[in-house]
Amino acid sequence: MASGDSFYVTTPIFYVNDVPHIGHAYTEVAADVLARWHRQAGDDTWLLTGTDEHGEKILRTAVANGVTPKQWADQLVESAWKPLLQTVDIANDDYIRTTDERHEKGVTAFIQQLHDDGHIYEGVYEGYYCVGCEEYKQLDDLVETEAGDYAGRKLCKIHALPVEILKEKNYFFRMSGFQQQLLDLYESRPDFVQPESVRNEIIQFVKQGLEDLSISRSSFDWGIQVPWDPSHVIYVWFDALLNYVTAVGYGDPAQRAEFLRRWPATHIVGKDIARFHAVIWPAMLMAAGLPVPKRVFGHGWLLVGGEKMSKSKLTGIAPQQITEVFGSDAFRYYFLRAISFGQDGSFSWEDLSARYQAELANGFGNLASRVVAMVTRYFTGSVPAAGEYTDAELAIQRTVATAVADADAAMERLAIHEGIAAIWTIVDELNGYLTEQEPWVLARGAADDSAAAERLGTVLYTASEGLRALAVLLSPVMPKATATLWDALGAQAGLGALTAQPIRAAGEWGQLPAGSTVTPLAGLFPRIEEPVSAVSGAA
RNA sequence: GGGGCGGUAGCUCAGCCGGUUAGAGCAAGGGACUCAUAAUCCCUGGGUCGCGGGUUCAAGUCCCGCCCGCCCUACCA
Repeated sequence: MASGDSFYVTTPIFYVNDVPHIGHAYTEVAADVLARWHRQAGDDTWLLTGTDEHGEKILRTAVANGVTPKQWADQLVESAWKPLLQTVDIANDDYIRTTDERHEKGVTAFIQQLHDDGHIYEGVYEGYYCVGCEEYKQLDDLVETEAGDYAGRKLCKIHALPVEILKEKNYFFRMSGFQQQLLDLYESRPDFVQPESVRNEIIQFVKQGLEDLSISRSSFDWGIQVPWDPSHVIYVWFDALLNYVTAVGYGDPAQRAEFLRRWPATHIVGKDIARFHAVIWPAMLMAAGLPVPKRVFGHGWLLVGGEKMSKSKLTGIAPQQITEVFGSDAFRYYFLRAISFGQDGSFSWEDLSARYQAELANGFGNLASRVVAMVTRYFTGSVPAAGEYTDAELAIQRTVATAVADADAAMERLAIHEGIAAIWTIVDELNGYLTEQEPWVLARGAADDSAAAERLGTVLYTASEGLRALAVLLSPVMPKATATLWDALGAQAGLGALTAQPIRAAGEWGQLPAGSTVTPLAGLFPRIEEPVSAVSGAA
């Protein structure tokens, strides 16, 4: 994309009643890396995340805990959700809560407009209702019995009691009318829903036929009121999806310019909720005459032991369990590098530990250590000037330039794993380059051989400049370690802040000034001595 | 039932519109080197590409059938 364009990226707003696990953190990290990449590229970047706080479940748990739903949500936001962002180092520009006044106003304006324009009508919702659960059930949640007192009737799986057929007055959104427009959208913009597998699912789903969507509830009151009928609150999904526009000013005349500047967004979501984002949401926007999202990307799930991670199966893992041992940078790197973004990925402590050791500690971290140590030892900490470049140096320069172009192209396609892999070619090439050039051998002869001395300078400048490029390129992925490296390289003095380095220009050779003062570097990624089994017990 | 995705070296995975002896990383074995976080670099081993048919000069890569796994099939976020 052209530098300076708007890049508005969102995570889902997470249901505040959930307990944050690495799946939530994975989504956050992916969106954050994309945001940091674009921000550093000079694009007009905005990262939004937040929490979804309405609905019957939250009302119930709040009541059960003797507090109001708002108090309940407040407490969870502060104790669980905002801390999650700290844990994995998210640099979000905004945090929206569906209980924010700006959101409620925007939602109210939106639904009123749809109502005024005839997209909403009053209808009757008919469903199976379990008195024990106090909620409507889908057929999947019911079981039919052959024998016994309830033979032939549908029973609630939880209570094993017959469900009733209840009818309720509801307001409906005429979603069925948008079926063809949606199909046209998927057809004309093949990258609207990604990846391909999710797109196929969505298209198939829509082709089966869309029904109108019930968008109000009257059996409880924790939600945003339907403006023309206060006895109803707006269905949570309809409410929640609108966060993406209300956060950037939809519905507030004073924020009109801001809205036009940001929208439309790139939505990063788990594939399980891709349908809400790729079907219901664009239909809502079409009805309101607003542009549909730029993209909806449904990423895969994290599998633990081959199964979807779940709390009930005790495979749920809290992000802190990982960051406490390996740090937030390693968390970010691992999940985005080891898993093809868009596919399901297997998580294991063994794999995490192995990659940390091989790629971060021995690969990148050790490369930084050896270069800094040699500049310190052979040039008393002052980055030497390069002499004449040979083919070996030119090859490194090409590697860096190619890596930048490839990584940027990959990030643009949301292929984050490929982007990181492209950057990593620099780590691998530099380690090989050093082994081949043997600067430690050149150093022995440098005292009485000016050619060797110049050559040593060229080699170490090349390595240092390569590290400079790595710091810039990896800053979105590993903000902390790269900041440490930036300091160690003494790059700040000549180049300014790391996050101010234009990322698409990171491949231009020769940016690190000779004479920059290198300072000793403690290991970027210290070896983890703790045996893997000790931490795996926590899973 | 209908539909989607996947089943490739011990492990995790690449293999785009079919085309030379099927690749990478890790793990394993051997060697080199010592600046570095006992690290780095080089070499090697190892695969009936789920199974069975078919199309083709040529199939992991297209078609059909089958087996296995995960998922979707709307109002739980």
